[in-house]
This record gives sequence, structure tokens and C-alpha cells, in this order.
Amino acid sequence: MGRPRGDTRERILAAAFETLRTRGYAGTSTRSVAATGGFNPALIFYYFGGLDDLLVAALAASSESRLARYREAVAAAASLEELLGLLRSIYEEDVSSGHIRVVTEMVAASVANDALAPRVVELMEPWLELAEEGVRKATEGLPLEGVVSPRELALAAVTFYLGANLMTRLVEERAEIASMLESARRVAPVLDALLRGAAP
Amino acid sequence: MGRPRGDTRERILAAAFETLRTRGYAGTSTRSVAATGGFNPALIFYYFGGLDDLLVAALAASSESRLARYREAVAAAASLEELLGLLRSIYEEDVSSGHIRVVTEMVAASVANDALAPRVVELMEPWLELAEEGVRKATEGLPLEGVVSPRELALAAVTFYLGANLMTRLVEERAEIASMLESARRVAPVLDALLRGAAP
Amino acid sequence: MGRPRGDTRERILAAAFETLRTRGYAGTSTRSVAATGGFNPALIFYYFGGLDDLLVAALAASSESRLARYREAVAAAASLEELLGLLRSIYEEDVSSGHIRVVTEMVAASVANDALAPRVVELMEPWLELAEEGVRKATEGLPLEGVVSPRELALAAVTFYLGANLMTRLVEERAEIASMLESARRVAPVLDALLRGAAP
Amino acid sequence: MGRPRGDTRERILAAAFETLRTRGYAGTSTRSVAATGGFNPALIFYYFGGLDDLLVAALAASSESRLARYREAVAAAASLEELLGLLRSIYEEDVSSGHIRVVTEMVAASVANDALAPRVVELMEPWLELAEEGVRKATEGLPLEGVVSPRELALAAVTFYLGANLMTRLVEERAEIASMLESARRVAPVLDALLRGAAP
DNA sequence: CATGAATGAGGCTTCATTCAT
DNA sequence: AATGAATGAAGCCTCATTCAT
Repeated sequence: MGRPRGDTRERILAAAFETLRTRGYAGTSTRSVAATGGFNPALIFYYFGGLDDLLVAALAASSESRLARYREAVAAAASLEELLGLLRSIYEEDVSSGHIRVVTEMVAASVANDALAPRVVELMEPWLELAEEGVRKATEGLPLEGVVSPRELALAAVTFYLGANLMTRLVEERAEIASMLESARRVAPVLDALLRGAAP
Repeated sequence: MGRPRGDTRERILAAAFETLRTRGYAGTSTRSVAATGGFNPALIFYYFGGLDDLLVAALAASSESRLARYREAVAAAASLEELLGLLRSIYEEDVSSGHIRVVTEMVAASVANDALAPRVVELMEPWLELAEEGVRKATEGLPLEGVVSPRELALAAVTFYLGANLMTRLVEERAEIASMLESARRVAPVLDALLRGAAP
Repeated sequence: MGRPRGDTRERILAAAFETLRTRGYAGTSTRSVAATGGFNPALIFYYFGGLDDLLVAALAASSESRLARYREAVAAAASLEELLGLLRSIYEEDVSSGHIRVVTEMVAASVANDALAPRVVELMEPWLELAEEGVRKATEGLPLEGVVSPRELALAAVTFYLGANLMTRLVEERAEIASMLESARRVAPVLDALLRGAAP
Repeated sequence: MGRPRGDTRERILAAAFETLRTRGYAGTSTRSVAATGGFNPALIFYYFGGLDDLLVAALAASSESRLARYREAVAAAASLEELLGLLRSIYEEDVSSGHIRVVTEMVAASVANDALAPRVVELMEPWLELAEEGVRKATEGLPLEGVVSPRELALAAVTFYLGANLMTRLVEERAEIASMLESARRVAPVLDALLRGAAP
């Protein structure tokens, strides 16, 4: 009835994202999404075939737009220092915009939902590749070859990242988590220098 | 019918653990647990007051018994090498026995279940303490003071551990994850040596 | 199966009323209402949000239609005699149609259901107002001012009415109750005359 | 185990009364009663055969002890004034001790519980007789013969009393109810005088 | 006399999904 | 393209009651 017609598909995606962000996966039902967006629950099936399909699509959309920005940052960074600084500022935006919450909810939901897992994992792959590229850039010239491959380091980074998201979401008192992350950031250049110095 | 096997409480705990292990949190309902254990669903309320209470109790039991073994290992280890070796072998048992799956399911469920989160986090605390002790032992004499505290390193370790559990659970093809973990293990002594060498 | 009779909402209300009437509040569950009306129990939530909401709605519907008829009677009555006569005949209809039973069940249920009480009491208010109007008309010119207010008399009437409903519902042998009510009717004009005579 | 042995039967009755008083009929289950009294729910069946049987017994005990006191008051009163005063003060004790709440809960429950009704009604009979005796005493010499019998007036009194209990229990804002009851009390002697004056 | 274990029925409610329109 | 009605399955939980000890 005279609603901003626009793209219904987009409206549904936006509503799904918003519901995941504010109410978590458990609070995201066809009804709650429809209520958030002000449309009929059946539309979800009409456009996406099912609730999980919608949720995955919403996660994919979020993932892609963020990925683009991270890619730019990685490409533009001239030094490790700069790279870390850029990543950090984008990451903080993601936290406050709620993207992180959505990712974490979906990843956690995948643990309990066998059908969801491979689709969420699939969305992780480009991030791994990006991380690998970043690692490659950052460790160039470091005596790591033959010890750890960039792919492994990237995997470790993503792994730690997921764990940190989980922790941040679960722990009430975040001060400790925050200071740990801060320390991690402080240690990076030290390690870097150390490794560089150790090179023959 | 009513044969007092005397160990009903244990049977329920075992059934809950087993159901979490094989069907995940989403597949663990009062009905499925009761079916697994061959008892009346109402018994869950009789003995534990509610499904989540049972699940937390099952996790706590699992956590405690494993904690005991890890504590022994940490206490008995004479060198960093030995410590890591012991941890690794116990960890492999935990994986194959399914304890890890149960932990991961419960942690992931906590993300979507606000009431669960604090109770699961509470069970994490002794692990953090143990990790801190291990870290302290392992980094004795290393020039880390003033850079990262043992508590922070312990938190980082647990965080990474959770992330790794998640990854292991989600990713079908585990070879990559395994080799990353293997590399992590290989890197540890190198870092150790490096840091020790860097000491004045 | 899904034939859109269009009047489903009405059918549910009617089924709720009917179930309250024949099986009382204790016998009125989502299942029994659905069975009475021949529809799916979930429809109750679809249309009314919950069982008690439905029951209150059914009571409100019954209350409103009866209220309309009583209002007419009160407005049309020319004398106290006529007023009482009309009320009585409508009342008898209410008894045989089962409205009284429904009211009584809901009022009694409110005693045990804290959430129900205010909503049922709210439905009582228009009756109090109507009673007050009736009392005002009937006691015009009587030397009652300063002794009892119409509002108080109305409240007393409603109170007595509730008590009578209760009694009628509880007592098997109704003859006594009926004759008491009959006497009450007979006494009213006597009192009226008495008071009028006592006026200076 | 060393509990004040005393009369278990009495303890159960007391626990039932207490639970009805504080949690109402809806909150009175075998378990809640047993929890209140600190004994095993099965004892209720052992001693009373069932929950409702216990509840009726508790109501009967309460009824009997109160009845005794009211009987004394009726017997001792020399004038109508005195009678009403005595009744009123005992009644106020009953309200604050919770007896009234118990009566009201049980009466209301009887509406929804067909099996309960006759047993609760049965307990009402001695009260009717007492009321009749009181009425007889109070209306001696009044020109009511042939118009209303004492039995009918007694029934009306009990009916109004039940209605008032209901109202008091249901309505949050009791000021109105209280002032109505107060007015009722004030009107009684006026009516009395009026009728006496009207006698030839 | 008293207990704790165990049961089976039934309570309300929420959900994803489909279908006719 | 979009709606609202309707369904059936499953969710957790509470209850009175019985039984062996």
C-alpha cells in the first residue's frame, strides 16, 4: 500500500541483517524478520526459498561489502604498521555497526545447524585469501619460510579472530578481552623487529 | 519400570553428554536426551530442574574430569617440550572422545542463549587459571615482563583454542586445520629459543 | 482444510464461549477449544495471541452484546416495577443461554489467575455504570441522600449479583436460590413504599 | 529425622492452609504444599488420599474453628448493635489471618472443579444455619413474616458475603469496596428502626 | 510411617512452511 | 508480486499420582 516499493529483495535482506544484529540467531524467525521489515513472512519463501537461505544471503551481502573495504586497505598499505592501523579502524567500524555480531551469530549457529555450516564456511574462503595476501605482504623478507606458510598464518589469524569474536560476545566484563587484544597489537611490531633482527 | 538402578542421575548426565556429542545442541531436546538414555523426559526436570541446567551440569562434569587430567600434566611437565607433548596427547583423546564437540556446542549455543552464556563462561575460569599457570611455567626467564602478562597470554591461548574448536567443527576438510595446529606446535620452541637468545 | 470461511475469528470466539459454557474454565484448554470448534490449536495464537486473551475476548463479546440489551431495558423502563420485570426476563435468558455460566467461570478463574483479574474487572465497569444509572432512576425522590450513594448501591447490587451467580453455579439444588431471588424481587417494592412513606 | 514428630497429619493440614493462603489455589500443588511443610508429597496421598481431599479437609478445619467463635458471638450478643459489632471484629481477624482468602480460593476453585463443588457447599451449610439463627434473633418482632423467611435472609446474607469476598479479592483499588461495606453497616440500624416504626 | 523414584498425560506456545487467492 | 490463513510438528515443562522400599 504505497510503501517505498524499491527492491523488496533488498528490504528483506536488510530486515534479516537488522534482526540478526539486534536479536541474534535465536531471535531471528521468519516472523521476527518480517515484523522488522514490515512485510509478510511468506515473502521470505517467495524470494529466498527458506529462512536459512535468507540468512546466508544476508551474511554474504554483509561479507562482500566489508571484504571490498578490507581489500582496499590491504592494497593501499605501504607498511606493516599502516596495514595494522587500517585494519583496526575498519574493524572498529564493523563492531559498532553490528556486522561482527551478525558474523558471530551465524558462525555459532552453524555449529548447531549442519546444513548451515558449509555455506558459512564457504563465505569464509575469500577472507582467508585476503588474510593470506596480507600475511604475505607483512612477512616478506622474514625468515619464516620453511617454518610456517602464509596460508597457515592466515588460517591462524582467522581462527584467532573467530575465537575473539566469540569471547567478546560471551564475556560480560570485556575489559580483559580488550586489553588482551591491545597487547596482541603491541606485540606484533616487537615480534616483527625481533624476527628481522634474527635474520642472518 | 521404576527399577531403582540408583545411578539414574548419572545415566541422565551420560545421555545428555552423548546426545550433545552426536546430535549437537540443536538436536538435544528433552525428548532426544530421554530417548538416548531410555528414560522418561520428566526425569530431566525431576533431577535437574530444566534442560539447560542438565546440559550445563553435563558440561561441568566433563570439564571437571578433563581439568583434573590437564592439571596433572601441567604439574608433571619438566620442560616446555614435554608440556606441549602431554597437552597434545590429552587433547587428541578429547577430540576422539567427543568432549571437544560438547564444549564447542555449548559455547556456540551460549551465543544465541543469553541465559546460558554466563554459566558456560563460569566453567571457563578454571581453564584460564590453569592456562595461566602453564604459561607462567613456560615463560619463566623470558623477557616478556612488561610486554604481555601471563594472564593475557593465557586468555589469548584460550581464545585461540575456542576458535580452533569452532573451525574444526565447521570445516569438513580438516587437513588444513590439523597442519596449522601442527605448525603452531613446531613454532613454539623456535619462538622460545628466539626470545631466550634475544635476552641480554 | 484451509477453506477460508472468512469468519474464523468468530468461529474461534464461539468455540471458546461454548467450551467455557459446557466445560468450565478448568476444562477450557487450547486443545479443548480447538476440538470444540474443529480447528487447529495454533489458530488461537494466530488470532488472539494466547489462550487467556481469547477467553477475555470471548467474555468481552458476550458482555457487550448483553450490555446493549440491558441498557435498552433500563432506558425503556418507566417504573421500578417495570425495570425489575425487564431485568428479570433478560436475566433468565442469560441463565438459559449460558452467558451467566461463562461470566461466573471467568470471574472465579480470576481469583486464581492474577493476570486475568484486572482484565475481567475492567469488563465489569460498564455494568457498574449501568447499575448506577438504574439505581439512580429507581431511587429518585427517595430519602437516601446522605445515607448511601447510588454508586454504592450499584456496587452492592453487582456484588450481590456475583455472589448469586456463584451460588447458582455451586449449589445443586437450586430451588432455594431461586426462591431467595424471587423474594428479593418481592421485597423491593415494599422497601420502596416504606421509604417513600417514611419521607416527611 | 528428628523433626518435631507431633502430628504429621496436622503439619500437612497446616501446610495446605498456609499454601492456599499465600499462593492461592492455582499455586497449591502437591509439591508446593509439601515444600511449604517440609515433607514428602507422597504423604498427602498417604494421609488424605489426594490433593483435593486435603484441601477440603484444610478448609473444613478452618471453617470449624471459626464457626465456633462466631457461634459464641451470636449466642452472647444481647442486641442487634452488639451482634453486628462482634461479627465485624471477628471478621476483621479472619481477613488479616488469611482465613477469608482460603475460603474464597476454595469457593472459586469449586466453580471450575465439579468434584470440589459439593464438598465445599457442604461446608457452607452450618454457616447458613448460624446465619439463620442470627437473622431470627435480629428480626424478632419485625413485620417481616410472610414477606421473607429468615432462611431466605440468611441465604441472601451468605450470598452477599461470598460476592464481597470475591470483589475484595479481585479489585485492586479497595477503597470503594470498603466504603460500600461500611455504608451497608451504617444502613442496617436505619432499616431496623424504619421497620420497627412501620409496625402497626 | 515415610521416602524418593518414576511415570504418563496434558499444559501452552512457537515455528517454518504451504496454499489459495 | 504479495497476502493472510492455516497447518502439523515439535518445543519445554508441570502435574497428580503410584510403587517399591
